[in-house]
Amino acid sequence: MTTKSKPEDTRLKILNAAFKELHKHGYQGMRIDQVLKNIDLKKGALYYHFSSKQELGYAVLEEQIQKNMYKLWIEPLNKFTDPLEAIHSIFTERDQWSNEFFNLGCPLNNLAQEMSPIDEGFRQRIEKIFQNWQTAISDTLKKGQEQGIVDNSINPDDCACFILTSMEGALGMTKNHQNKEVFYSCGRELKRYLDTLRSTGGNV
Amino acid sequence: MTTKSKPEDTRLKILNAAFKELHKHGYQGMRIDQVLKNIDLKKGALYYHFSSKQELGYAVLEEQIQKNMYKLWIEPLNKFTDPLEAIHSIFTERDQWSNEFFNLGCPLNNLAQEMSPIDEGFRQRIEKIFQNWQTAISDTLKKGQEQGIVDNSINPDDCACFILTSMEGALGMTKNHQNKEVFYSCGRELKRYLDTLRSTGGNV
DNA sequence: TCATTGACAAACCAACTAGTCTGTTTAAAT
DNA sequence: ATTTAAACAGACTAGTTGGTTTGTCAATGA
Repeated sequence: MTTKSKPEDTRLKILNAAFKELHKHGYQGMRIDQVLKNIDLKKGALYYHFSSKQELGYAVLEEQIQKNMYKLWIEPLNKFTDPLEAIHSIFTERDQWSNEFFNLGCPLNNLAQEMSPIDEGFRQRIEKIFQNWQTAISDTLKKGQEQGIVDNSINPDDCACFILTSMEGALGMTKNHQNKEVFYSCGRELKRYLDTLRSTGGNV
Repeated sequence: MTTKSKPEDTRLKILNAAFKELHKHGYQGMRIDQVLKNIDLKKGALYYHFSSKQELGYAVLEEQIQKNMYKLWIEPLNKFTDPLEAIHSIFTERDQWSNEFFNLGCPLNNLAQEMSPIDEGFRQRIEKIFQNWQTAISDTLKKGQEQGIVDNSINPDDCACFILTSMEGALGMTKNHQNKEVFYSCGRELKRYLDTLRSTGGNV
């Protein structure tokens, strides 16, 4: 009766539904049955596309979360001429973010905190994504150094690591307090830090 | 045959064992059976002292994690005359920390990230502890303002929030990378931020 | 000395959970 | 038109999970 959809559609539907459940309940708390219930599919469909819950989890991480990451955190870095302003804009231009991001936290970091100690496969995949992110920030800072905007004495990698962890920490606290203002407050204080990276005098 | 231990001993044994499992696997991943197996007790013992897994979780939070918090994060703040040095010492004097803290992360933040969106009881209890911590840092900064060490123009509450989130973020990234150096690196960068809080000229 | 009770052990249970197995339907190929 | 295989549905299962019930034994008080 109902026409069958293309396999790629079904696979994507499952990934999207799994992402939502995983975002809210974590990987261990995510229930296969609940995911399927939300999109009105049965076990047969899921286990035709994925061999196990773990493989589904890895797929959500690599095909949903990672993609999301690039769009929300990395691409915006190139929209500004001033690299420090670009980094700070992450905190100021977040009106288009969904409330779920504040209430449920960063999907990548959630998974990192939950799975890093108990699943090496998750941990390594997440570590790579974090490192890509850190590199993107670091490159932005290096570009700033070449432009004479960022001080040459600072270590871009260390700074990028700190900026990244501060953002994740801020999102985590926002989730616990269920209050966006926590995030914006942290953004204002991060600005103070970013200003210390600014080149003071003449550049080499 | 075997002499019965005092009730308080048993209760504490359960709390300690539950804390360990919760620290590694999270609340949802913590298995009652495994906790009891580790200390060679049976269901009857646990459900005599606690009415449910949730109540056990709340007890671990309030009697183990909270206590740990004060000892590791709040008490050290009073051991220094310079408040900014006191805050930074959290990062520098961590040799006595167990490796579990780096590998498994901050128990309080772990629980916050996992349970905040799905259990209001956990969320509120955790929020209070975080607020106490933030207040302790804020008070340290205020004391620094009175001493003329910390600039009067800064907002102690905002700064405390940022410091707290940065620490938690740093610990989270350390856990994912399984490398202490990440934490120390973030500590060095936080120092740059802390220096911006230092009073520049004469104090009022 | 004996009844009572605190502090558990042992066995049990219903609900759940990831995963499997066997169809069945639809679209494409021949 | 018939075969074939992709793309599922539906029913089932073994193992797990938090929680319960009943029994037991030592300490305690009368």
